Amino acid sequence: MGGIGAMAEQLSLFGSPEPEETPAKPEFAPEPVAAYASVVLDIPTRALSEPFAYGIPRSIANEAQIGSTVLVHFGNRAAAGYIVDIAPELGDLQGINALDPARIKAIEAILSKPLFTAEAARIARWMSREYVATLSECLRLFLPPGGSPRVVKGDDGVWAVERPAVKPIQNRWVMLTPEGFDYTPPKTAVRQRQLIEALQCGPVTTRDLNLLYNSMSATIKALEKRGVVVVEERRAWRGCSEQTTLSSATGKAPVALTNGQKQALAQIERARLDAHGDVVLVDGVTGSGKTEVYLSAIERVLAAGRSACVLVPEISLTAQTVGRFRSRFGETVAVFHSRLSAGERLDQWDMVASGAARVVVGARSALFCPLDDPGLIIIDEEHETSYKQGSSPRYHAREVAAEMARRYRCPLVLGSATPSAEALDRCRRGTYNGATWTRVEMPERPGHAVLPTVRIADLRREFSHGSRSMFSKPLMEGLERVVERREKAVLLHNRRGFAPFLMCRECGCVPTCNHCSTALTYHERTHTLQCHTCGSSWRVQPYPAPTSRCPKCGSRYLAKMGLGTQQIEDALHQMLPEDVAIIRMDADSTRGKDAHKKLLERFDAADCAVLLGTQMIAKGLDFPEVTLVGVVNADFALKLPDFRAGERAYDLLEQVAGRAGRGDRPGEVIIQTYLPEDPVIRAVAEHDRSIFTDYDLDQRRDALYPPFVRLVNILVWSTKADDAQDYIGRIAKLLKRRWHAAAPDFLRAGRAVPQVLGPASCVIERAKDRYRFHLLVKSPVGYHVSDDIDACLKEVGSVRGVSVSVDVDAYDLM
DNA sequence: AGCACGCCGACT
DNA sequence: GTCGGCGTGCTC
Repeated sequence: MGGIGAMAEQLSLFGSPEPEETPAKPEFAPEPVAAYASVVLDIPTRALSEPFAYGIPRSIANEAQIGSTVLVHFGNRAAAGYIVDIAPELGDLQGINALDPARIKAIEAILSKPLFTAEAARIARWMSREYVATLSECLRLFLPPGGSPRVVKGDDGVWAVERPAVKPIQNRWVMLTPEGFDYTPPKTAVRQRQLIEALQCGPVTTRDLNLLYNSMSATIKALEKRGVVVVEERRAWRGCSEQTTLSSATGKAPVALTNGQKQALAQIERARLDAHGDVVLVDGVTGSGKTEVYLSAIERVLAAGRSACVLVPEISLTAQTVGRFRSRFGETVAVFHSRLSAGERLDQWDMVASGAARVVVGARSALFCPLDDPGLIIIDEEHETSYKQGSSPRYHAREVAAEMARRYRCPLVLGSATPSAEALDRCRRGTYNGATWTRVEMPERPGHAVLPTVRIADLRREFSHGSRSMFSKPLMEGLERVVERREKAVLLHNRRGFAPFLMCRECGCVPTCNHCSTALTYHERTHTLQCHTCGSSWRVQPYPAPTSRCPKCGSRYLAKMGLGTQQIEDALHQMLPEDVAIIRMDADSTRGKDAHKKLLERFDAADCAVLLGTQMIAKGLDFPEVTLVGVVNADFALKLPDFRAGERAYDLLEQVAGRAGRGDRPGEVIIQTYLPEDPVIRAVAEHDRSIFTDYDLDQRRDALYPPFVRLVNILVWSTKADDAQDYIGRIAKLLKRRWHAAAPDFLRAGRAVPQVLGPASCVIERAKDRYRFHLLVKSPVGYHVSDDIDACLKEVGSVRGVSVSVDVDAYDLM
């Protein structure tokens, strides 16, 4: 990486430095152009999404490659950009229309080595079209974390290159030379003896040696001089040393695979050999050993010389999960999750880029790390909504992975105990987008483990029998049994979409944020009401404080609704003997570094314990001693205003139920609810998913929701409500007109016409003082609706102060 | 995005 | 008279 020092000077060519007083500016002859490049500017605006053509000066022709970051003149400013295509002639460039060669400027400088491949550039291109996003923001996904060089404007108005702050670090490794093995240190040389012994099993870093033996530097130097040891500088990989004592974090291969596991592996192998980018949905109940299927499949791919990418929801990317992969594949595993520091993230990325890691385990964005020759992509818990990115580019990892699999001609494996309606539908059809979709069932658990019994505690009956406790009789008795037998229990308190709030018992008023129109959350500790959208907060005095007052009717019964996890924890402490460990896991108690891991290790080590937590405890935990799972109230999950609420609730209950009875002892699940007739509850209770999926699919067919259509949410916001409303009105009109005119074509092709619903104000009408409006598009599956929307957005153009976002395959409709 | 060009209101 | 408001158009 040479020439960095010179860069700042080159930049004085840009911006507005002191006026040039030199009368005769030295005119350099323009450098001969060796070739032309398509450059995507690092300026994420719709208007600048398409690449621009630049000349490549002969002097940098070797360094200018696809993926290189470059510095260019753009208008009257400087900009960083990424080369996405190179051609000897201007006319041969991809995505560049006929241009006057005289207008082409030359690339100013190379700012980085190539950071992505030509194939990555094509995938970014595909994403940009599919998700109506700018090319630069799609390309950025592929860049190293911590970023590539950027061009920013300083306070002085001068453009300057900003290099990423994170730097790689080197370790110095000491190792014995071949001759060193024969060296016998003098009798008196204690330190030399120690050093040689320490190096017997392989190289050790100077840092470790100094730590272990208190300043070994002199000895190292002495033996280095004699040729006994050598010291070598090697790139250090931060983020590889996470350790855990969890019993289940080992990845040793099991003695025998179940039939389901064998079938799943056979299908994956078939897809691998067919090399069409086929998809295999591993539909296995919790505890059926999906991870073992992944591990075995990865083994084969590695043996074939290719690499593998495993996506796991952030929430289940625990030390336990990582441990299983690392103990099976050791040093070749790179891991990405949100808890990594900037340095660790960069090093894990570089481990992949350098080829040192050939297996990647990570959350959604790990899909874009620079694996060489991917031979397998795995998405665990395929149905998880966290695979949909909530900000632009609003991609869905499942869809991008399917596209990648097609291009890399490798299998995509989707794993789930509760597959999404989309995945199930595609498997039912057998094919989607030219790839084969196959579902493999894994109904049995390995070993002797059997499905837990599920009991429903009807809270209506409990209430009518006069119970005021948060624990029903069956759950209370269940907990008592656990204590008696010195076993373990898991209690789920789902608060998704639900947080403690205040409500007036007399008029029903719920205090709401006056910037955001969302219900304010009540925080007991600080006695404040907080807005989770904009962060505003107010002090309050709820009932029973004598000054408690409803903002609307003035009643003093402004009281707290809903239980916090703390309250349940308090109740448990009162109810259970003191020697039962009660461990609470929620966003608060897991905030610190490694807090999550430590809590689980405490639970693991305890003799008799209750783990109480939010959804984060529902996923991936594998503790054989857990015999009871309780759901404090299942109804919050069922009652969300979203067509996927049922799917999510079913997943949550099924997942948490799967925590019970993983060992030899049978498990029991107790679900407390006011809605025992709900298909979700019935399906879980009767261990029959189809009770829910049949009902859900009918509902979606009737209301025209995915998988029967593709849903696009177009969101517009502005501080001026009228501007936003006018703007979205124009978009709606254009779309309606367009599809109305093309209706005969759709019908002739045997396709439904895309529908426009709205515009309407959003459920969250106002956020951060912006008024929000949206419209929904229901597009027939298989029709490329993104192009139409993009064309309409181009036609309406941009309006000052009004922002627009397009969410293809939207999950969040609020 | 950021900047230049361009056309109408209240200020040194 | 001009300084400056932000609407429009353009950037390889």
